[in-house]
Amino acid sequence: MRATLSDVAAQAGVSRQTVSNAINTPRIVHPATLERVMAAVDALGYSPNLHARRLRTSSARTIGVRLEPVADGVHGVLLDRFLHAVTEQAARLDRHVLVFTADDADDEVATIRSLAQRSLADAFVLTSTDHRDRRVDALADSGIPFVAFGRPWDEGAAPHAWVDVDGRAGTREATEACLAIGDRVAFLGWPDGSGAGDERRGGWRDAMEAAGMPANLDRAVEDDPAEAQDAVAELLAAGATAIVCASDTLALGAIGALSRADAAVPVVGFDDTGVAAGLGFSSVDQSLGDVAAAVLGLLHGEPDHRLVTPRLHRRAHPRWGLPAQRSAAADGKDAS
Amino acid sequence: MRATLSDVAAQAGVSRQTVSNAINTPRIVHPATLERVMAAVDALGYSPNLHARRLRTSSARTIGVRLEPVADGVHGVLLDRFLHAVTEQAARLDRHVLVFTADDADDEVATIRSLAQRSLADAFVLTSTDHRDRRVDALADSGIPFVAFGRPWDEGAAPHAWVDVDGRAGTREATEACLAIGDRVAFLGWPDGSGAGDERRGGWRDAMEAAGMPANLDRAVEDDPAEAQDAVAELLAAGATAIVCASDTLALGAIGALSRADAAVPVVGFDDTGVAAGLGFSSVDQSLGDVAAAVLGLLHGEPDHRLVTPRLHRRAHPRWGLPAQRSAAADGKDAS
DNA sequence: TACGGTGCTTGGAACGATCAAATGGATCGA
DNA sequence: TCGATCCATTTGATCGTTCCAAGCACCGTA
Repeated sequence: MRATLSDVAAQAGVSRQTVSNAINTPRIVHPATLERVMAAVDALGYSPNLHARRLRTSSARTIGVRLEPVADGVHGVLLDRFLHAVTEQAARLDRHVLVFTADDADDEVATIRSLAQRSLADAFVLTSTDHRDRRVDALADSGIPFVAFGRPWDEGAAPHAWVDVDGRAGTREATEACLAIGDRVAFLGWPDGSGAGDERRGGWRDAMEAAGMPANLDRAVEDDPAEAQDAVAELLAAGATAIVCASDTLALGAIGALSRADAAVPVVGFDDTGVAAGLGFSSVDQSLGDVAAAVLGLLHGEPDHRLVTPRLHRRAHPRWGLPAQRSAAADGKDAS
Repeated sequence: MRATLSDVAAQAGVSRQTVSNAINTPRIVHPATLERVMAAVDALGYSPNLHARRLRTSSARTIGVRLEPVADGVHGVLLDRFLHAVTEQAARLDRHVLVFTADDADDEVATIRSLAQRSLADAFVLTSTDHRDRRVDALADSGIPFVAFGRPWDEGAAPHAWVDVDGRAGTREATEACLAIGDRVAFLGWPDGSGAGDERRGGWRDAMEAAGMPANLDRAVEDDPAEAQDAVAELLAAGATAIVCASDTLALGAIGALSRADAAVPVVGFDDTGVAAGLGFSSVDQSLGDVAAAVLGLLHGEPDHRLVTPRLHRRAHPRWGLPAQRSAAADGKDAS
């Protein structure tokens, strides 16, 4: 049987409560006693019974995260990595992670309410927040602690904690890296209206203007490799010598267009998924570890926010013949 | 405040224990009383305090699942989908899912032991089991309930519950579908020695031999699109008119080779990941929902096993010009 | 000497459920 | 009529922790 507080207390010759204090509020117990108690804890291999603690305190020190239905693979991988990072950070803070599924936003809110009320989880992470996200208001009203991964795209939203990746900075770095070696950098993104997409386009535009280059090679398509392929063919015809994309999915299509045209043009994706690793093109890495750490940091404080700067993962692949890419990698950080 | 057992008992005019029985062992309470109790439960919106229950019973009705580090994206997506399916099935059985990370197999075993001993989770799912998997023996020795996703590839392993996908049946179906329309079906797989890879190659060989075709167009490369591309170029040169692959990653490379060669040859992948959806090639779907259901079914029974038959997800994509693919889709299920 | 304060420790109660044993009736055969 | 058996329900104890109010030394000050 596992040792209990009383066992440790007996071993150390003190009361239960003193052991409890030694563990939870060490500063209020006498140093000598503390040492004796800790010795007993080690000797018995004691670790507190979390169920008992949770019953008493009605808090679970557990974070609830919804597993989204994996629609397209690329997005899925991203959230998977995020979940991994959150779980790792949570363990570091002696917290657990409970996952759940939900059919839609309303169902998610209902499930979160249920989990929170039964204190199976006492804080939540919202992913894929979008324009006028009703989950945000619902949870804020209920007073349930949460952090959104994704900035509030409209001003009307209730003030809340959020963390987001600075997509603008990401594409800016990617564009600057291309500018440092090539000249005519094109952007392949999504149609206007998606907050994240507009930000990413903005980063490219910023970098082009800062370099005094015309930001005129620009196409917008749905997040689909086939559409991307056509668009890139046009961009190449228009004289593009480097392609910065809003996602790895688009980059995948771009690579396809290049291989058809036998062109050696650097392509940079976004998200740094397995596709980028597999095909060996550079991609902007969202540094989800940093995001997760920021999320955990905000979970139990005031409504606040963090903007995490992504990093360009420069990659040279011998096969796909992207000399520009290779030299960028060799250059190190002199781009910018 | 939330209603407790005593509240319900008072409302229904019975004792705590009777309410407890009504909820946990309804058959031993008098029908009339049961009805009265349930009415009270509804009226008060009662739901049991799980922490109290867990403290008393020291069981959590929770399944522990390790989040693997996402090395390559394709594999990652697969486990993500599996986790989603497990969580969904678990909810159906009124169970929760706790996730955790671990650095390696030993760390995983240690973490599982810790979670099990503190009864934070009382059953576990092992993923990516491989040859001579030490986790299996360690957990079997400790008497910790678990189900492996992946069959035991060696005979020496301790008897345990497992579920696996019948990869052989999957590539067999894929090959038969290609045979029904093309003639010379090639296989692109992994080097000998990986159990799953050998099975998948076996399915192709089975189908070829059953059709009286020579099974001689066969290449083995690492799971890398670039290598796959070269191999497929050779296969095409050798007269292949259809390519069945052991993974979507390989299929991705195959598609690349086709687009270079401008060949309209059906390619079939394995895992049905986002890449397959994005590029529009057919792929064998592991039906992870079925796998998850099987896993949950085995979690609390005797050591047993299930082999889930995957299904070919036939897909016709207008862009990639794969007429064979398209007609296969139209044929429906006449490809045996 | 008495008194209030501070630092550390203590025992009892409570969190909300289940377990184990006891109770009170009804039914039935001897 | 009595005891045995069964059914439905109740009572008291318990799981292992934290909360709470009180206890006890010891100190400096009046």
